Amino acid sequence: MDKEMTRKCYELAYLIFPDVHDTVEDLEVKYPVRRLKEGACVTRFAPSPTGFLHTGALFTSLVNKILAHQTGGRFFLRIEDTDQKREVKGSVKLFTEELKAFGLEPDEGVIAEGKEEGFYGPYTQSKRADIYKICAKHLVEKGLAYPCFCTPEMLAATHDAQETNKVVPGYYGIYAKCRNISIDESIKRVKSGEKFILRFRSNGSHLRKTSFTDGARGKIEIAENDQDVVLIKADGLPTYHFAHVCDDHFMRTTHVVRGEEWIPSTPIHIQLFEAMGFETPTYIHIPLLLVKEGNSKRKLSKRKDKEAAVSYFLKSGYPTEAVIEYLYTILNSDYEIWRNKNKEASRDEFKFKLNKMSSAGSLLDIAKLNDISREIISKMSSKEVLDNVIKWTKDNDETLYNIISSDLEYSLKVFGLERENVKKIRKDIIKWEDIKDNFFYFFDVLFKEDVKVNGYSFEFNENITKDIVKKVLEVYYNSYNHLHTKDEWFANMKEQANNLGFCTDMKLYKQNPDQYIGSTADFATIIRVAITNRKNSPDIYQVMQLLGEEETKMRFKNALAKI
RNA sequence: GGCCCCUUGGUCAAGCGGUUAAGACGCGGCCCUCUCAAGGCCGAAUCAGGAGUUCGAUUCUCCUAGGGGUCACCA
Repeated sequence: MDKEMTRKCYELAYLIFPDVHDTVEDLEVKYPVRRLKEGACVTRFAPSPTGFLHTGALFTSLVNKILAHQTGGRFFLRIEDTDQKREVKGSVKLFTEELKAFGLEPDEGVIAEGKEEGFYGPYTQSKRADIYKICAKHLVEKGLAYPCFCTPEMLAATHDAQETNKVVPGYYGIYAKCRNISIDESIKRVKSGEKFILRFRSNGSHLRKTSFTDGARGKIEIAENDQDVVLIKADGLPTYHFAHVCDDHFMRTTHVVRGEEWIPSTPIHIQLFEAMGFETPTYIHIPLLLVKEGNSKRKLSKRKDKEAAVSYFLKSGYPTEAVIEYLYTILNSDYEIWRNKNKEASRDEFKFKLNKMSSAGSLLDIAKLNDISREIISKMSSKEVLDNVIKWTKDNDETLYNIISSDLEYSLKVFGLERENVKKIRKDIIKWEDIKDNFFYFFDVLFKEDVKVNGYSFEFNENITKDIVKKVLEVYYNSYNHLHTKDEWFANMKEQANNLGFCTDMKLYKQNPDQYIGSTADFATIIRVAITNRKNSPDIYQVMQLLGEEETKMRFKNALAKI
């Protein structure tokens, strides 16, 4: 650019931004490079406040946080609210609370609704208009940005024409009408008050290739950007592309971890960084979380998949620990191997490696999550289970909460069943949502309700008729002694079973099932149904001991009355 | 459609020029057992296809196919 041209660019920049006096250099001083140890990564999670936290976003946050923390860096949260039309109130509160629930709270940035921490703020884009203006002005001065007077209608018409003519759509080259307006005319039109937006003057060509080294995938070669993308919209706020460049530079982000859907726009970002004279951060594009649909996979969809929202896992009562553990298994391909060798170790001891990150999208495998969750809950103490149940029911099932919290001592015993000091710990709770179905019969109110709604499930094979059921219950009830030890109890049950013609030797029974009414197992099941109204339950002796003599006997009586 | 990314069992995946191609979830069977949940043992199941390079390709290269993503004054 010659001197005259430079002067005119400055004039245009001044016209567009008459109130902007600070310069990019001032910002460099205000937001200095962070003093961190060599190799420390500064990362961020930058969601748009559109109402709910996506499970994929949780995954992204996880990678960001691990990367920062394993290198002694910083992880911050920035809210990208430059699209005011899409903004949903309450999002920030939800995001920060949900991130916290999963242990992914940021070190810096937006830490709660209306609350920010850190020296590189504001961390909410709508509050950073001044910064974007300074940067935009800088580009206008250098002739790298220009006002575009095209209306949305004109752009749409161009777009349609391009599609019918089968040329690459967009605002570039000869289609970029305002790019070629002389600077004198631009100045004149701006002066006259004509409406405009600000566009980038790209020097790229889609015929040329550019490349960048992705932190996880290695070299990615892609056509240069030749689109004169919008920098500042009609509402005065920047587009994502421009905000990303300004923010991540002045927040001193070193590593941008984002979903792979961003790969195609990376050339724009690189060009913008270069135009601004900023150092480009390292980009790390992580795989998408997919879901199976028919025979193919697709991106988790907010509308179709309940698992797409992080809140689903919280509402179902998955321990957040389990969700994170699951995410680790798809995050780093050798995590499971490490975990199997280090069963008790903290996840923080696992050495996360970018190059061990899978590049292919992963199917969200609920069965696997369930298994992990079940395992984690099985390792909890009775007290931990009770605390979790109390916490979850309080938020999600008030009736259950009231029942369980009315006698905490008893509830503690209920959740401690086959849990502590036993050889084999029960593994039948996957998520807190399950506890009502699994434990209802320990609570009289719930048990009665179940019987009332569903009736007793005294249906067996044709050998075991209603009369036999009745007989079994009568005989057993008369012989029942609550003071029996487990062995005595079992001996008695076998004796009663034998007296009524049930086979007490499973091997014998299996050889000739027709010679008996049933087996001890069948006998026990009848008792089990009377006590729990379920054909399956934990050790029935322990259940009866927990219920107490009075309640146990009452249940036999009630069952007998209802057959 | 252009461009980009991806491709080992149903799923997550180990592998990084020579392996009987790990492991986990899920599934099936057997054992244990008062039922279930577990637990133990066993089993079925994978290198998308085709060319090359090589003595030898799951591994390297290219092509094809399939899947996904992206092409806004949305992020």
